[in-house]
Amino acid sequence: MNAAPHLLIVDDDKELCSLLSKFLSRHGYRVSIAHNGGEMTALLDGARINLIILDLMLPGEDGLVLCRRLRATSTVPIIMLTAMGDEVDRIIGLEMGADDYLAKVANPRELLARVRAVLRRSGSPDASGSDDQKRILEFAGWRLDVTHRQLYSAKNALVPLRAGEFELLLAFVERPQRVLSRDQLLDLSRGRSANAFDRSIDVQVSRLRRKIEPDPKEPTLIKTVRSGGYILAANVTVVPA
Amino acid sequence: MNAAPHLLIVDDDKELCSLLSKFLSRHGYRVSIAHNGGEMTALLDGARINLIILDLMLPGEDGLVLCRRLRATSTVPIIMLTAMGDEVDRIIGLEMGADDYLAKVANPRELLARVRAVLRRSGSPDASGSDDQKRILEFAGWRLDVTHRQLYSAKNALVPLRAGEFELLLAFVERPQRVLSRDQLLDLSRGRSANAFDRSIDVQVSRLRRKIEPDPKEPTLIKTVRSGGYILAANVTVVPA
DNA sequence: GGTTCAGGTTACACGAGGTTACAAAATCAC
DNA sequence: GTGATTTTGTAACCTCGTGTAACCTGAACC
Repeated sequence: MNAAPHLLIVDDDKELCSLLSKFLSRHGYRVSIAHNGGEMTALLDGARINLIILDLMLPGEDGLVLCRRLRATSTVPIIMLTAMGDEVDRIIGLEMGADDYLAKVANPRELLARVRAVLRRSGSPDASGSDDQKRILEFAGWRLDVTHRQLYSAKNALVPLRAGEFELLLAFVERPQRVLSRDQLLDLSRGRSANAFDRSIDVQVSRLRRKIEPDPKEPTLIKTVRSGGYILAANVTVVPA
Repeated sequence: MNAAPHLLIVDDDKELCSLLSKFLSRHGYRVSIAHNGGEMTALLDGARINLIILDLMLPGEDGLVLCRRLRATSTVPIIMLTAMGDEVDRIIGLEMGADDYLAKVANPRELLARVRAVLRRSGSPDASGSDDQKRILEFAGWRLDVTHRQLYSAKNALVPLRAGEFELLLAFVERPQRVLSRDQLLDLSRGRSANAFDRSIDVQVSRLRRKIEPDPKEPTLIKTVRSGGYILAANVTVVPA
């Protein structure tokens, strides 16, 4: 059972990479290294990365560009590294979607603290690692098999879900009893942000309700919070396979 | 509508508080101020706070202590302020559960960026989720199932509540036997503040009374406090699931 | 007793959300 | 690749929850 979070360091300074890698490994993390945007993309493609430590200054593509591109398709937490004191970049970095920001010369212990902090608050409570093998989430009699992306009713019947419906339901089930805005749901299920007058989440919720609500006219699971978003009104329990 | 996030600044330096408050208000946030731990607790109790900006150095109880105590019961995002360069405290602060950390002398624009970043990441504006355990609240024979957002009468009949009615009732039930001003109720149930001559809470109370009062003409549960607000005149007990 | 002011209640309008149909995009078969 | 099929987003229409305004009631104060 490999539950250690998987970090990805993106920096062209090989010495720094190896230093950080050793330090973080020693504290129980799995660490991969990329020296440029291409390597980063390849690694992200092939592994489930829990957090990215991204250098602002990179040969070829800039870290800011990479950060924005990442945010377009993913919600992986990002900590940015940069030369000390560059305040403008710092602000831009945070606004571009980085989760934290750190001066490069900082104490590695501080990096460790930030990694822990960001992982802890990065969505799912399982900050200690994402064993998304053998994960089945149960709520209101329904069972959502995350590994096989399948939904079973209380009577054990397989209810076919579209990819989009599955992602949306997963977003709810991983954050039960929390009001989720359309924007958040869009980000969580599609990895994109809403344009003005975006109603796609409403339509998807409607489609999902038709499949899982006993009476779609009177929703009991996915409730509407007017001018707020939606909320999953159910307890979710994790069933190890 | 006014759904601006509600920030709470905790700092004993009154001048700094007023400065930050003005700055943040100008950028569209609602801001409350506490000068010590006691005031902080009181404000958290009476309003729905979306983010706390917490000074590390406070008279009486230390910011770190407050931070840890907060984290024990709540997931409100916290940004810590402290004197520059105190690296050890910084690490401790992050490990104690703060979401970000900022030197006090920093540019207000940077604080703004961090506030935005943390709010965006912090998920729902429903930061009031302090209670993970008390999922069913009982009062005067009524049972309010917080998880499923449903209300049951003494005879176990399901009484349908609108989203707004549920939020309002929840605000009362979580603060029984306390006078709550219209402004507080608006903040707690809608997350917004009142404009002049706002009567929407009165109307909502009227609607709620019609559903839960034996005789809406002679309210016994939600009583009016003239020129004060309303008060839930009932004992509330927590029923563990 | 009259005046004033706070709160209760009702009617109504507005806008958020539900839903359907269809177009665009993605996927699949060949 | 092309065309068929499935899936998802957009636009339109309708429904209904909620806030506003208006009017009414009753308490407080003179």
